[in-house]
Amino acid sequence: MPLFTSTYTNRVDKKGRVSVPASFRATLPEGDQTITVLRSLNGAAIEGFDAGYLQDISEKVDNFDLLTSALPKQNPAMKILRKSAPLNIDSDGRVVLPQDYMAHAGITDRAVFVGLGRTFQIWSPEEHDRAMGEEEED
Amino acid sequence: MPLFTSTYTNRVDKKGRVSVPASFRATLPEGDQTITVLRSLNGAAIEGFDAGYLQDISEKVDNFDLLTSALPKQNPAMKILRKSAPLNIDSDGRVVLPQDYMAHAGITDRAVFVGLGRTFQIWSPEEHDRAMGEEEED
DNA sequence: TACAATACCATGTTATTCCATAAGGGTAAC
DNA sequence: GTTACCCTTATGGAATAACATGGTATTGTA
Repeated sequence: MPLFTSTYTNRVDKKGRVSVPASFRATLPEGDQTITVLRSLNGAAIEGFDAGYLQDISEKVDNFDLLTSALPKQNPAMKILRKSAPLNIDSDGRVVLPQDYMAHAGITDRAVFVGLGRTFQIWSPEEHDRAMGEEEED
Repeated sequence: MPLFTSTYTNRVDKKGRVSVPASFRATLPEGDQTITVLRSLNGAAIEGFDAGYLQDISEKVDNFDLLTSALPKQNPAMKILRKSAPLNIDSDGRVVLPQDYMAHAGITDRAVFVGLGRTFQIWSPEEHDRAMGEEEED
């Protein structure tokens, strides 16, 4: 099962702990017990993916340009690399969401995981309803 | 037998379990013991297909664009991915339909499987009669 | 020492697996 | 041509495992 699919809502406790949906864990590469998260560049959401995907993004950065130009070029791939953080999945299948990530997405006690194939998103229920409701009722 | 064809009505128990018609199972790729279901974007039905079909859809999503574009583009492929779920076929040839999928289609204790070639649909008997009755009496 | 972060444990609920049965179709033997 | 048998299919129930979740202990750190 190589794709993140479907939508799940899980609880977030006071410490920011939340279960990664089991089917998402199953799509991670064998032996990869981490997810990488990113405060979305577009809206009140957290983007998520596996380490291999971040590797692909990093290949979009021309490191030679970076070393030789006076200022770091702010291309999108570099932005993603700067703002991404790897999260450990504990033995119970949970991660702890950093405070600033939760604040960015407006998450308090519930998190909505949205599978989008190669990547996924994490929303607060309210922001999720708003974003998805703009086009349709789910 | 490479195509989903014909129409079957099977029972759904309290847990949402239902037998996938044997002829549908036979059209799945060798060794693929899953079907992928989708809350239809058009009406009160569930769409079904094999994993390879969803893979094709996923490749229509450029996830890098998704991370960097100004607004999350809710293109059709993304809608399909987040509303899709892979279902395991157990050793008895059954799947369990998730609650929200059953609710979307108005399914309670019976499910109508309709073969449509590369894909199939799952209806409640009532909705199926209504939808088909609009054009003809079967 | 106090605090925060991490690892460990415990439990109720939900989902999955396993077993049993009945009905139907097809085949082979008579 | 008819009967007996086997195998697949659909279906119900019960045992088992997995999951999500809350809590406690332990580690590291300021």
